[in-house]
Amino acid sequence: MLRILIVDDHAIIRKGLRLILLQEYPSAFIDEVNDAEEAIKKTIKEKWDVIICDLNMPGKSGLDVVQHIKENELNIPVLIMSIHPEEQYAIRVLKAGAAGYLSKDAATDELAKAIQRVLQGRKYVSSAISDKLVSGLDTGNKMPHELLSDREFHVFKLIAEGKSITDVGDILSIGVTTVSTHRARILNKMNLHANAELTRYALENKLIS
Amino acid sequence: MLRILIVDDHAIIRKGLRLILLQEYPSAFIDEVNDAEEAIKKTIKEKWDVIICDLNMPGKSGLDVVQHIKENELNIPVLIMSIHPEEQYAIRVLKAGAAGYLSKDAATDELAKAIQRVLQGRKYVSSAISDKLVSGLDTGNKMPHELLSDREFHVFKLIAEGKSITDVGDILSIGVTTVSTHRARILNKMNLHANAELTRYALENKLIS
DNA sequence: ACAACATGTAGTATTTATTCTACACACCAT
DNA sequence: ATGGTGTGTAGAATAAATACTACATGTTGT
Repeated sequence: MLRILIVDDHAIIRKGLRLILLQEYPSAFIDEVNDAEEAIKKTIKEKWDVIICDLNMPGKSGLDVVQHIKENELNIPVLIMSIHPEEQYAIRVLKAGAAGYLSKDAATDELAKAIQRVLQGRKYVSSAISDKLVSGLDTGNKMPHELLSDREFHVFKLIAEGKSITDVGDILSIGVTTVSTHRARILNKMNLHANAELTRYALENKLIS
Repeated sequence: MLRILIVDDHAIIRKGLRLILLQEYPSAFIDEVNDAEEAIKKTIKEKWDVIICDLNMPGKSGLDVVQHIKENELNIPVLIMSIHPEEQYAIRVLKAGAAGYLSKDAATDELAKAIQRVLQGRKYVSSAISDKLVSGLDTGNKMPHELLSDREFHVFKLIAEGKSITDVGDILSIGVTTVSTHRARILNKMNLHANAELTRYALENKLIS
C-alpha cells in the first residue's frame, strides 16, 4: 500500500493535499504531521514511500527533514512545497537533496506527476524551474541573494520579516553575535546597508510574503 | 440547503476548505472559484449563504468582493482569509464590511466557529485580534498612517526608508530618545511591531518608493 | 595533496536603541 | 476657563545590536 506522509503547519493545506492525493490514489494510506520534528519522529517509527513537506514552518524547516533523511540514509523521496513560486528556492532545495519542488499554487496539476516521478526514483521540477536551472548553469549571473549560504539565507529571511537579532538567535539556537556576523556578511554580499533594504529586497523579489 | 462559495486562487486551499467544511456540514453545497471576478459573477447569478474569500489574490482582492456585496445590498456574509496574521489587515477588512477575518493558519475548529457565527448574522474575529479591534475601531475611516501627527509621519517615513534612529535624530536635530519615543507611538498607533513592518506598510501603501 | 577561500560559530568591547518617566505646550470640548 | 488629551521633547537606566577579532571545519581549485 502506498504510504504518504504530509508535513505542513497549516491544517487547511494538509486537508487540501489529502483530498487531492486521495483522488489520485484512493487506496493510499496518508498521515499528517504539522511540523518537521514530528515528521522526523515518524520516519524513525514507520516506513514511508514519499514525504510531502512544506518548506517554511515554525521551528525546523522542510530542509531539516531532507537533511535527516539524507543523513540516516532512509532513502525516502521528499517533495518540498512552498508558497514561493521563485526558482531560487527550488535550486536551494534540490541541492539539499530533495526529490522535487512544487509551489503551492501549482500543486494540483503537478502533484500527481511529481509523485509518480519521485516514486520512480527520479527528480521532479516544474518546467519553469528547470529552464531556470539550465540557464543559471550557463550564465552564472546570479541574483544577489543567491550568493548567500543556506544559513545566511535563513538569517536573511528572518531579519527581512522583521525578527530582531535576538529573536533570530533564539530561533536558530545560536548567539546574537553570530547572527550579527551573518547579517554583516549578508549585507556585504548583497551590497545593502540596512535591515529595511533587506525587507524591501525580500518583498520585491517575493522571498517573503 | 446551505450554500457556501469558496474564493481562493490556490487549489489546495480550496480543497482543504472544502474538506473541512464537508466534515462540519456534510449536506452543504459548496462551489469554488479562483478569483474575485468569478466570485462577483457568482453572486449575481446565484444565491449564497456565506462566502469564504482569500484576501490577496491576483487581480481583484477579497475586499473588492466585500465591496460588491455591500454596494448591491446582497447581504451575504463574507469571511475573509489571509496568510497575514497581522491585526492591521483584520481591522481594514472589517471596516470594509466583511463578516469576519481568519488567518490561514487558524485551526480547523476556528473556521467552524467562524462560519456558525456569521451564519447567525454576527461578526467573527479570533480572540487574539479582537482585543486590538476594540481599541482600534473608533479611529474612523482613516488609514493607520493618517493617525500619525506630522512629526510622527516624518519619523515614520525616515525609519521606513531604512534610516537609523541616530540618523533620524541628526536629520531632525532632536535626541535619539525623542526619536525612539516617536517610534514607539507610531508602532502603537499603527499596531505594528517592528521596523520591517513599517517598511512593508510604507511600500505597500506607496508612501515611499 | 595542499593552499586558499567560505562558512558557522562566538567573546569582548563598544555603540545604538529602547523603556520608563517626565514635563511643557497646544488644542479642544464642555 | 479648565480639565483632558495629544504632541514634542529628553534623561537615566537598561537592553539590544554591532564591529572586530578569532578559530575550527568545509569546500574548492590546481
